[in-house]
Parts: sequence; structure tokens; C-alpha cells
Amino acid sequence: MSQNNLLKIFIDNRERKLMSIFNEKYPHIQYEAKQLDIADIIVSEEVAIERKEGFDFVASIIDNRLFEQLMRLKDTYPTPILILEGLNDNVFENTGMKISSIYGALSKISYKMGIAVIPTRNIEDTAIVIERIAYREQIRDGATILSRKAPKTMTVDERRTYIVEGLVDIGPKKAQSLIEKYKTPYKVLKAIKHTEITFTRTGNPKGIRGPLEKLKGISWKFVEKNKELLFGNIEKTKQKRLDDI
Amino acid sequence: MSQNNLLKIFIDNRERKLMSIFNEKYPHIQYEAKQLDIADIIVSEEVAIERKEGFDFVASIIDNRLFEQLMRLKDTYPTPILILEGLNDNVFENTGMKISSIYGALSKISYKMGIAVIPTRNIEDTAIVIERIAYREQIRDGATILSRKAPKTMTVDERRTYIVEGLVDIGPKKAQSLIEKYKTPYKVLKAIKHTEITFTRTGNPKGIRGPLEKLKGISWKFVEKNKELLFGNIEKTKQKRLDDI
DNA sequence: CTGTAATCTTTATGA
DNA sequence: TCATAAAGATTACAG
Repeated sequence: MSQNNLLKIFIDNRERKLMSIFNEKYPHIQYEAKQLDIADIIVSEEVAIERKEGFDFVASIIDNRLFEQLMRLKDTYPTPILILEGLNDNVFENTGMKISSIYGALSKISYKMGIAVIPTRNIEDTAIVIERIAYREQIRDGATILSRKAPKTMTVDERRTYIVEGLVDIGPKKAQSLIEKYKTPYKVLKAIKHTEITFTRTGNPKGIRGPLEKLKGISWKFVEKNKELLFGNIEKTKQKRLDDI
Repeated sequence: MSQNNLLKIFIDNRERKLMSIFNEKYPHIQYEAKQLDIADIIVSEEVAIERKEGFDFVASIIDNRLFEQLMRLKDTYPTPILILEGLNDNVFENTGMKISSIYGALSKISYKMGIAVIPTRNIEDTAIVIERIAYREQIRDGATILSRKAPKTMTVDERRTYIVEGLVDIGPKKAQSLIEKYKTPYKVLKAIKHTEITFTRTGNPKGIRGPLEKLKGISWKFVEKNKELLFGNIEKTKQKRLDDI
């Protein structure tokens, strides 16, 4: 399953059960138990994990421990993670807290505070998650770019469309209409290259002139973004983010 | 519990059950059902939700639907959310997928892709979560700044690599080395165009001559397949399958 | 997503 | 130099 490469992590003293699972099933994980103040598990300089079992999750919302803890976690590590364990059917009943309040808190944590929430069914699953994260961070690290692999059984036209789909602001629809019109990806790129943006007298972009002029759903914004992307001729920036273009 | 202020959301046509729950229990939610291509529920310009029931979650990992969908969600909305529903004890069994793969996927989505994951026990809980999010977005803190950490969009280089990955016989590795050398997708295509296949005296393909000559991992097979694909100049066939090339 | 099988590239070797 | 084999990478596919 896993490489024989060792993974090194820190675990808080109290996480005994977790340690015994690692001992038993994950010999390639070399953990160091110590008193951790802000997290339960530390995977790297960047990534730290807080683990909360279902009932304790609710309890810690009630006595306000949770948000404090998570706030500190977030302040200390760039990538804070909350593993929420054992979300079974009755864990929220008789907690003295309204379900809607619990989910309100959970929503806030997840999408407002920007803490990555990972649900697991039980502590064994939690161990798996920790192992996977450690593996990702420590071994596979920065490697894999997002790989989108196409089924090999595509027809040529399908695959041509697929290539064109890589462009900015384009989905299957526009991609297909471009391939239908220009047949090959190369010609599509040439068409984009030879399309110019027109401006108003005050210097604001107005429209486009050239090959793509008459195509539905293609306008100056598309041309601008993709010329930069494909030919890099509008700007000089190196690692600029697409949003800023 | 709820305000008398109305909440307005869009729901995809197929989410019938959700609608009936809203009808029944949340009269203050005014939903509009329509065909949504990218999300299941749209809460605001910024916030869109994909809902996945446990088993379908796994199924969509297997057939690669999930990552495509989430990628698009993330590209379209600044705050993409995945509601993971019904994570009960047996939902991962007999799916034909290893548990570690499932949690690997979940981890990637949550902490690498930066998509907010919110687990719920069932569809009723899901309705609660949606209500809470809509309430937060539309009433509680309306248009406030999201304290959420910057959604990590692709850098230009990543996206360029991504375009090039559409080629045949190419994965992240070769794609990246091509972009590193040629900077832009267009130049990569030009380099392919200007690379010729050389033959031995006996007529067997031997290697390549031209721009790509010195690149590791690129040889005549790659050039042959992609010239056909990109420029359509080797053959005349129309709907040929790539396998036969 | 993960692990394995299939495919492709490169290096080595001998004719 | 060419052809073939083995070794090493990378990509495709199944679960």
C-alpha cells in the first residue's frame, strides 16, 4: 500500500488510542509523542490537525473551547485541519444544543474560518486520514500538478475539444463550437492570436475584431485572458495569478 | 428560530427532495428551481454548493466526475462548498474502492483544493446547513469580507501545463517539462509542428529531429500521435479513434 | 484517490 | 549503424 519511506509526525500525549493504531497497522509512521498545546497532530511546519470526536465537538461548542482552539490553530499553522470523527445518527441528540446551531457552527468553521474539515466514521478512519495527509505532505509533496486525464477512448474530435477546454473561461460548449469551426486545436489558437481587441476612444475595451468576431459567447474578455495565457504577450509577469490579469 | 426575512436561493431541478423539505419546514426560503450546470445549490454570487450523498460520492470519484465538477465549481465561485451527506458506518463498504483512496480524495478536496467540506447525517440536516449558510450570506453578514484564506487559484504556469496536458501520451510530468522549456502552449504546439520523425534506412522510425530533439521522455511516438491530433496533417480520417493511429 | 498494468524512452549490447 | 533486449519512467486503467 504505502511506500517504505518513513513518515514523521508529532502526536499529543493524550492520543493514546491513535498511537496504538499506528503501532499496530502503520509501522512506517514514526510518531513522536509530546505535549502539544495547540494541535493534536502535527504533520509538518504548515499542516496541523485538531481531532474532535462527535460528542466532544458539540460540548466544545457549548463551552466555547472550540472556536478558541481553532482560532489559535489557524493563527499558528497556515493549513489547519479539523478531523470530525464519528458523525453517526445519534451523536447530536440530547446534547442540549439545537441541531441548527451545531450545523451553524460547523458551517462557520468550514467555509468562513477556512479550516479544512474532514469527517471520518471512527478513529481507525482518522488514522487513515492522518497517514494520507502525512504522505502527501512529506513524500509526494509539491509534485503532482492537477492531472486531468482523458479517457483514451475519445474520438479525435472529442479530444481536440478537450484540449481546447483547457483555456480560460471555456467549458465544453464553447470548446466544441471552436473545434467545429476551426477543426484543429492549432488553428483555434491561431484564430485567437489573430483576433484583436478594439477599444473605445477613452481606452476601454469595447469588442473584438478578427476571426472570432462572430462567434457566440466569445468576447474581449475571453480574448484578453487567453492571449496572455497562450502567448504571454500582454504582460511580463511570471507567476501571476489568473485573477489579477 | 428563523427570521421572517426571506432567503432566496437557486436549486437544481433534480433536487426534488430538498425542495419538498423547504416547502414543508422552511417557508422563509424562497427557492427557484432551474437547470444548474455547475452547482446543486446557489446561495449567492459567491457561494455555491455541491451536494453528494455518500455512495454517489464514492462512485463519482471512480468515474472521475467528482474532481471535474469540483474544479469547475471552484473556478466559477469564490466560495465553493461540498456537503457530504450520510457518512454512516457502511457507506464505504462494498464500493469497490479502498478506504484509503476515499479518504485520500476527501483530504485532497478539503485541504488541498480549498473546498469547504461540510458533513451531514442526512438530507434533513443538509437542508439545515443550506438554510444556515443562506442566512449567514444574505442576512447576518451580508456582503462582508470573507475571512477565508485566499482561494488558491491556479498560477499561469499551472494552467499552461494544464492545457498542454490535453495532448496524447502526456501526463503532468512531460507537460511541465514542455512548458518549462517553451513557456507558452502556443510555442509548445509550434515546437511539435516543427519536429520531424527520422527513419532508419530500412524504414523504421528511429527518432526525431527538431526542437523537441533533446527533451527527455519525448520521442517519435509522441510526435506522431500529436501531429495528427493537433494539425490533422498525417492522415485524412475523420472520426478515427486514437488507439488506431 | 490508489495501486498495478501497459506503454513509452533510454541505455546497453551484439551483430 | 541498426536491431533487439533490458532497465527505467511515465501514463493509462481498474477498483
